[in-house]
Amino acid sequence: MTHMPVAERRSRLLAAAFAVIARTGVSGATTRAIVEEAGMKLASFHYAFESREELMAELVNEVVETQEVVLEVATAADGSLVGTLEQGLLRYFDQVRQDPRRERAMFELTQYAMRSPAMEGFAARQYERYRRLAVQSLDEAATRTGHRWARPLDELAADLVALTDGITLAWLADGDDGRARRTIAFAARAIAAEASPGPERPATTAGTTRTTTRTIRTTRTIGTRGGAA
Amino acid sequence: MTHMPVAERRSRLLAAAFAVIARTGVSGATTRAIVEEAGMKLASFHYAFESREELMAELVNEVVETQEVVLEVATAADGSLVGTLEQGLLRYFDQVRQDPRRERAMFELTQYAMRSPAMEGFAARQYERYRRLAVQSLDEAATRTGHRWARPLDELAADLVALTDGITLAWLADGDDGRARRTIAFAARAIAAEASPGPERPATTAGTTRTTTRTIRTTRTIGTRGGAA
DNA sequence: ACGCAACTGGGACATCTGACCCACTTCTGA
DNA sequence: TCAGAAGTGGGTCAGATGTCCCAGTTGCGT
Repeated sequence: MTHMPVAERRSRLLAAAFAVIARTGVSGATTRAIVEEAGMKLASFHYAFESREELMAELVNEVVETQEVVLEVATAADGSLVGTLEQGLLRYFDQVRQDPRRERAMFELTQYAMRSPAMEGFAARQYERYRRLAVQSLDEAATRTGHRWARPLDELAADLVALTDGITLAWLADGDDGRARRTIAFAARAIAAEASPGPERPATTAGTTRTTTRTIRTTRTIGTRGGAA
Repeated sequence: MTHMPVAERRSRLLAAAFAVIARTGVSGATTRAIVEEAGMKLASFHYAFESREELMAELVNEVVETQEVVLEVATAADGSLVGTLEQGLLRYFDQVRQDPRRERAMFELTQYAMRSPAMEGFAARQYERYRRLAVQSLDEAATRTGHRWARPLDELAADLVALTDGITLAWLADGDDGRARRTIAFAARAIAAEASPGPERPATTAGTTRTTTRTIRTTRTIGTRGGAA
């Protein structure tokens, strides 16, 4: 392996580790498997990281902060809130379908962190981030379609996260697309029911189906190596 | 260790394995850790099981079939459907709170099975079982409160399972009781919204708050050793 | 009581894994 | 240019882990 600054080496190892985890699970992410994935020698691992645990901690942090969670909100054709929410959820679902192993890896990392005393709080932060993203999407969806959330957005965000988690988990288990889509429709209905037609209709040209894509973070250092199944 | 028929030994080892997994995760469930938990010697392990993998497969099957999932349906004080559903969910949540490690172990086992080619289909069966239980609860709740589900019960069951999964996962991550309860209230509302006041009012003495407890399966061979946290 | 089959105990072995070491090579700054 | 720092490679080590073996012991049917 050619020369390379430590920082670069570290991030390559992190990416490799994520790829290995996606493929074989956390337990399969041995130092040897990771360096092989990265095309390095074992010694380089311990040159870049103090220990495997240090890498795992770093990975877990990286993942929390930089893992791209695309939450796209696109106004539905009919401009309804339900439709808008459903569209958004369907897009999220497409992402999951496109690369299930990434999702699995995320779940595993979360569980791994929950067990490691050193990474206590990681899981909580992870969910907080999910909620923050959900808040933004919900906010946008309501504004876009001229609605008003009847409950604190923070609470609704938690509800939405619970739904997406449940949908994802079930789909990972049985791979039933139809069922997932039906549950998504239900989820959209359920969330939309928590809004009331509000006074804050935005200045939008009626009839125009505007499609704004919101990507919260574009950094994508992790997980780009593991292609779709 | 005293003499003991193989069958007994096997089930003790399975219980021990579940306890270890609950405490330290699947990766910590080494043959040595398991036999220590069971108070046996290592050789007894391979006398009872061909290999660790055989035990894991057996465990996974046992768990699918016998793990007690208590789904209690109690008519709410006000006899409303929402209240009834919320009560049921709160009871489920209490169970999770009482022994979070069991829930974590279940999630881990599911993920483990999803990765093992030999146990393919286990996860799907697991979710099918969850759905079956949900169907029964929903059916009962509707009958009890004189409602009618507006969609196929099977679909609603999937929605309910997704919600409980999401709620459980989030709570395991952040341990926020209040949030969990708020999401439960939302879940109850969302599910109840899928019913319409139906014609099949049961013959119940009005005003009497009957509390029927339905336990689907009482066998509880697994997981009894790991006490609450 | 007694013989045989069921069962147990302790140790052994090959492999895997995280960590480490040290001689060697490559780069960089004076 | 050239010394020292940064980085690399291959081998090694101790501990953990799954599996196996075999001499001993226990219990049951006769």
